[in-house]
Amino acid sequence: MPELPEVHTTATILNALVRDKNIIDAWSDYDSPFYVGKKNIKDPAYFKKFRKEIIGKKIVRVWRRAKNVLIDIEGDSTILIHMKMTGHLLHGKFALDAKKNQWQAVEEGPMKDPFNRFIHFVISLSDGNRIAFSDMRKFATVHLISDKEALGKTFEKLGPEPLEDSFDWKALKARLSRRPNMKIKTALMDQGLVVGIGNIYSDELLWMSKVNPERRISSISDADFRLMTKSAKEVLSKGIDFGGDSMSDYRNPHGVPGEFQMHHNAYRRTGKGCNRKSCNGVIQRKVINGRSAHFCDTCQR
DNA sequence: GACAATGTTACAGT
DNA sequence: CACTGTAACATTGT
Repeated sequence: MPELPEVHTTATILNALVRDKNIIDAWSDYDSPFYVGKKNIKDPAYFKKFRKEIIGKKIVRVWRRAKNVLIDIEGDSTILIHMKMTGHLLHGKFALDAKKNQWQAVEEGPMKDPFNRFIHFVISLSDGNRIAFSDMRKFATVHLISDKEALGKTFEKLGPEPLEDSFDWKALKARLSRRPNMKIKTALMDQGLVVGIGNIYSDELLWMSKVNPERRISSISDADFRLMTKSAKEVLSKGIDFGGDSMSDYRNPHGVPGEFQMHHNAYRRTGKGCNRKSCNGVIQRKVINGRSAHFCDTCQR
């Protein structure tokens, strides 16, 4: 679920559904999906502690920072969820099939979508609804952060939020200039420089700005920084307006796909004509720093 | 079977 | 130490 608009959509919808509800139980089929700091060091006891800590607490609010969903609960604790590539949070009525040890949506409709069936973590609420976390690839992480200081520490290395009013082209230039030799696409996706932008929205904002993804930061003009800042805000806002991008498995908390994938100009349009009027270019795909970049071979310089 | 997949990070190399 | 690039994580869909 991935980038800012999808995480934002999830947090906004979920907040309205679960705010002030009480947590009565928690379940997971992993030995531990809960990473404890370092990669590959998983603590099998962590979920037991986690479960004990959150049961009986009220949800204060659900919000977003960078690509994280945060569930604030009573007593200064926060459940921090990072969806990585394929995680998404669902809300509704689910029942556990004890034989298969698998959760299934109770009601017919969008929740029966195949992409909603990889449920590995469930929070049960006092109103009979549950928050169900579906993660096809099992990359996602969940932590319980005990206080605001610890939460601050978790976020200290993150860059600024691109949709904040204070984020202007000078802020973008100042942040990205810390990595003068990086390719622009790679830098835009670096959460330490600016948050929320991933592979889809970086392709789209670069197309809108007519900037080639392989340009080095040090070669980029002020005019291009202005364009990229405006494009980032526009593209991310449009992503939110369309309820996120569901080209792959993203679904909102109701189990319903977003529609931004119907408005791509670059991402996964390989071989198709450039959508820009008066441009006869063709969208190319090229692997840049391990990620596939899509861009017009004619108007993106 | 081969390949690609919205993200992050440990590690290797310069 | 600072910066940059690559591999790996686990699994599924095409």
